Amino acid sequence: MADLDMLFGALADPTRRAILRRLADGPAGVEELRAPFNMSQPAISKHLKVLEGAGLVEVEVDGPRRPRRLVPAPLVEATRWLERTRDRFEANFAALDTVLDEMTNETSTGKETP
Amino acid sequence: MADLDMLFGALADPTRRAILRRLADGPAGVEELRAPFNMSQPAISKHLKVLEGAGLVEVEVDGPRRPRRLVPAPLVEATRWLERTRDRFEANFAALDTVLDEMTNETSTGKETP
DNA sequence: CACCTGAATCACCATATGGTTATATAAACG
DNA sequence: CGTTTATATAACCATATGGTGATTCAGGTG
Repeated sequence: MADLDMLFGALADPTRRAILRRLADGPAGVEELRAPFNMSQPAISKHLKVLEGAGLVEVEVDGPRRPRRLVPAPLVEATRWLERTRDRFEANFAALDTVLDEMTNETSTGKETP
Repeated sequence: MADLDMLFGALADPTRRAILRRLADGPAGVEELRAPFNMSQPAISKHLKVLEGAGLVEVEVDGPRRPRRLVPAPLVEATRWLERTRDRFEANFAALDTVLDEMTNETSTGKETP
């Protein structure tokens, strides 16, 4: 549960989502990730820590650089939660529809309400 | 973009996710939603406001009660963002694999390194 | 060794968030 | 009309969040 807190929390910021989209195209260092934003380097480092906390990003030490790469597994987990919730809703919605249909067509078969 | 901020932000809290799961089974009033939590009524009302702000929940005035019902559309939108990002990653990953394969098998055709 | 460069860490600040209690509002009901 | 029930709203508090500038650290490179 706390996993999902960190996960969705990490995704709730536009800078972090932009960073993830960038990392989807391949690893990148902090300076490269910072380029598109009018933001200080420590701010980017903080965002990266949040993304790492959510398991969405991993560090790879390469000389003085720490390129980050995207880890897709948590994205799948988030998707699964969303789909489980929606499936549950759809199922209950379909069931409600069935009930309403039976109420509307209760005389069609003559079996439901003798 | 701000939509996704509110959306993922709304999902980043366990209480709110539990409320959504409950609402997936059908509409419910505030007192009913409060029941599972050791939390004051205003706290629940606040969470509901956040969910409404994200478009995940709608109110339906019924006498003194304001039952909430789940609105699934934003869940789909969130899912689509996650899948777009992951698809992008997978595509680039596959492309990298192809490059690596070509590097490994560069002598197989005799064309690459004469 | 001296010195860049990339990145981390520290100290700080303003605002947002998640909770509380107390109070107000609105509709049904005896 | 007064009361109960369900909910909203207000005022407040502690902590989290997102940002800043200043400093530190780690590795290449002259």
